[in-house]
Amino acid sequence: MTRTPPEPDAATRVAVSTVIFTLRRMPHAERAAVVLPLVRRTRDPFEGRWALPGGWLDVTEGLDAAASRTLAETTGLAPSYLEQLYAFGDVDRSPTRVVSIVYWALLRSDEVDAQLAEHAARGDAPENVSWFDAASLPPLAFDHNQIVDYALWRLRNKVGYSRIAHGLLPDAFTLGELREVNESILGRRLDPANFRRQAEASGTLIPTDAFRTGSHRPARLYRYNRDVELAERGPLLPAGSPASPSPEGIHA
Amino acid sequence: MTRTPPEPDAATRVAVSTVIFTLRRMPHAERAAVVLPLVRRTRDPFEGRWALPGGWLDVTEGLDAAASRTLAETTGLAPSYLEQLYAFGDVDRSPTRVVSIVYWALLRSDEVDAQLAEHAARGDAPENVSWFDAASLPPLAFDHNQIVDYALWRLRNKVGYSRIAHGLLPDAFTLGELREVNESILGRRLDPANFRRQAEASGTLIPTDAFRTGSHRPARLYRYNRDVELAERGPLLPAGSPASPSPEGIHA
DNA sequence: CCAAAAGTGTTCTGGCTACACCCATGA
DNA sequence: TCATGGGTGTAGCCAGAACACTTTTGG
Repeated sequence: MTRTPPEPDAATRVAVSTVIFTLRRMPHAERAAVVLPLVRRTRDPFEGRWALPGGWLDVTEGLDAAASRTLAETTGLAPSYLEQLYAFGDVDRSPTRVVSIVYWALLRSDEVDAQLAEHAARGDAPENVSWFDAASLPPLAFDHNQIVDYALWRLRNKVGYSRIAHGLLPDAFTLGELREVNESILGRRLDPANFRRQAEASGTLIPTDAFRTGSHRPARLYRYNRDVELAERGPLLPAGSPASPSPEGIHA
Repeated sequence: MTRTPPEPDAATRVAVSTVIFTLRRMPHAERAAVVLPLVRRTRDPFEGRWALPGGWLDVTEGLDAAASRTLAETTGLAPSYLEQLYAFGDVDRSPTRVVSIVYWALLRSDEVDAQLAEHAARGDAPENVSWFDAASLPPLAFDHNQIVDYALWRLRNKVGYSRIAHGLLPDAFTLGELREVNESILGRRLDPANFRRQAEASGTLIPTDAFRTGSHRPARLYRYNRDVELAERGPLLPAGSPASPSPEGIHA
């Protein structure tokens, strides 16, 4: 820290953006698609192009809070899982100098409709927002295509060693539903028998006494054990610290 | 992006800091210790305390470049591996609002002495810098203790699935030396026989015709295969893209 | 010759895969 | 009854752990 602080007019601004994924069941499609909301830009750099939801960092809020706030302001959505992805700060990634702290998030499929319906009922439905299949995006503003690709890579990675998939499911779910989420993210079929054993052995699932009926043989409903995932988190945060969440994501 | 840009005087400043590890052989110690350089603060917030090397982000440089530059300016060191760690931006982590983009880095043990000797010869030896055992740090400035803990966690994690250890070794090394690096980072003994097979099977090592003699039976020297690690990287970066390095670290 | 690290071989085990098979339900 | 997904059993394979053993040097 030997340098003097930058001049006030040496404008490096800090933005916060969020790549928020959910699953959408497409009719006639084998698997659900990973989709994300984008916002159409109405201003000069890249006007008319689609961009990640986000906004400027406020001086009075932390980074996590900024991600949640800007996401809500632009899309009306509140994520069920939120984790910092990466800080992008190349000089030429924007006409003006902008450092973007990017988050990635998950939203339970049932919550998407619920939250949007609530906004529609209140008359403050978000504008200029549209949902896109993550696998086939148009050219986005700034470096947002690369950012989405990186977020997708992280999501697929994390599915392998973490029980992140529950961020896309309602509280109670069947093992078949959980498997379908994993299949959608990974893009390939998983053996139902082996998936079941793995999931049960992970210790993160609590079987309930309820069953999902309607189709064929009723399937037992499971709940997610919120205590277990602490082990997956990074360092410290002594199990009850009220301080800022450690780097590794927060659950809503 | 519905909000207006922040006022120029709404001073959220962007700093860049680096946790740079190397190994130090302690006499009479079983394993080498993980050590890192810290800088004694000479200014108001936390004056006199030790802090991570870093500085303010310049408007004309990218984040990676800023990490390298501020690290060189404060400690005179140039890392052999550099990767972004996390962006810290809690409102109360500093008296004034500072968002810190933190990097973590590795430096080959042989390079440490070489680089410091070069600075000493030129008479621009860094001041107020001291090396600390990462396992027993004093209370540092700001939230730097937590940051170091998180960096250590990432380092230990990455050793498991990546061949990151070569960032702490000279170009040519024996499997015994490579194993000792892993043992120092993980803090436990590894079976020499199994470690050898794993390392050989990884495909990342190129055996040379040279041997390290002097102690007992001569040990074959290996070289690191720089082509392989690309697979470990994140997304895209089509194998020859000159653009900014993808999130996942750069090798010097 | 001895100590010690380099390097090889072998066994055991746990986890994962593949796949056969039974169970319970709606239609 | 049949089709379908839920759920169980099991054999094969492979990676890692443990450890016995041989090899090659310096002293």
